[in-house]
Amino acid sequence: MSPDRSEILEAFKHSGLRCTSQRYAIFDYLVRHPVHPSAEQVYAAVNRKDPRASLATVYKALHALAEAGLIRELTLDGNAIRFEAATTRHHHFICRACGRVEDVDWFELPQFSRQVSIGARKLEGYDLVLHGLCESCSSAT
Amino acid sequence: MSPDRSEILEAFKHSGLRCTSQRYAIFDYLVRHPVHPSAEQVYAAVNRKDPRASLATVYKALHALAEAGLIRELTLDGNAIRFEAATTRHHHFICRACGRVEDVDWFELPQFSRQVSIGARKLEGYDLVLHGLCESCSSAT
DNA sequence: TTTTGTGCAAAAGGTTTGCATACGA
DNA sequence: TCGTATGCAAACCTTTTGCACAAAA
Repeated sequence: MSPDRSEILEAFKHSGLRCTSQRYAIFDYLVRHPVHPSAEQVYAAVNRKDPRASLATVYKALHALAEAGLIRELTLDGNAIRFEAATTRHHHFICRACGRVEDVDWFELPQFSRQVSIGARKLEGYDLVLHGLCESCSSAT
Repeated sequence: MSPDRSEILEAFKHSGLRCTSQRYAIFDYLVRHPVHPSAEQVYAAVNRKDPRASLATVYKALHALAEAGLIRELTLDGNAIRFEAATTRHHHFICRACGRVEDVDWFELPQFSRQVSIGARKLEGYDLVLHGLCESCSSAT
């Protein structure tokens, strides 16, 4: 499931990204923890062990990784941007009570074959965000 | 198309919202300008004529209107929250080059009848955000 | 008159930036 | 060694908050 060290190094090299210990730690954390953390949460997690990374470095590294396509940025609510390793595609569900983000199995939106629905624009992708109550918040009524 | 003054007043009353001149001006602006403005843009627009509203009031009014269901908040990117009058449902397209937001005709996501795709969660709604290049950015290559 | 909204200014997040230093290739 | 990443601190931008005053019902 999770890539091992050499696979991660390969991914960095393939992206033309210089592999620093901070970037490695940040990417490794995201790969092993699919919890859609904010930058602040990545910062806290990485600093629980070495190598440490300053908050500014975390932001810069996250941008570099996103630009290289190794991770994705998620803007699911008005709060902080969240991040996830760029694994298989999926949709996202966000709980309005606890804020938890969960992955939802991927499915295509069939209407996208009809270009008519998007006119002369050039469509590159889409994000589907589901809202509601997660299982535990739903039963905790 | 756009509601007239008495309809707006009716909407406020129906929502149990006290109708102040600032809130009226803000809502009226959103109804007549479907450009998905940020709070700052609403502030600038409202202050081009009377009655004026401070930025803090704009934020408070926008929240009140959103809570009442008269407007919707859109979190389409990592920048500012955008707002729109709660008219007919539609999806949103955001141009990665110029940031312009456009409405896309509504269509249902058929998979939602299968509860299996969202498990035991309680689904309340969803937002679909399309990414790409708008018509003018697309042709300006 | 009572209740709620407004405006101001200050503060609180989240994120970015500039620059000297440290590190990877 | 050379070029790029890091760390720090300060700045920036968006949004929220507290409180005295003003306006709506």
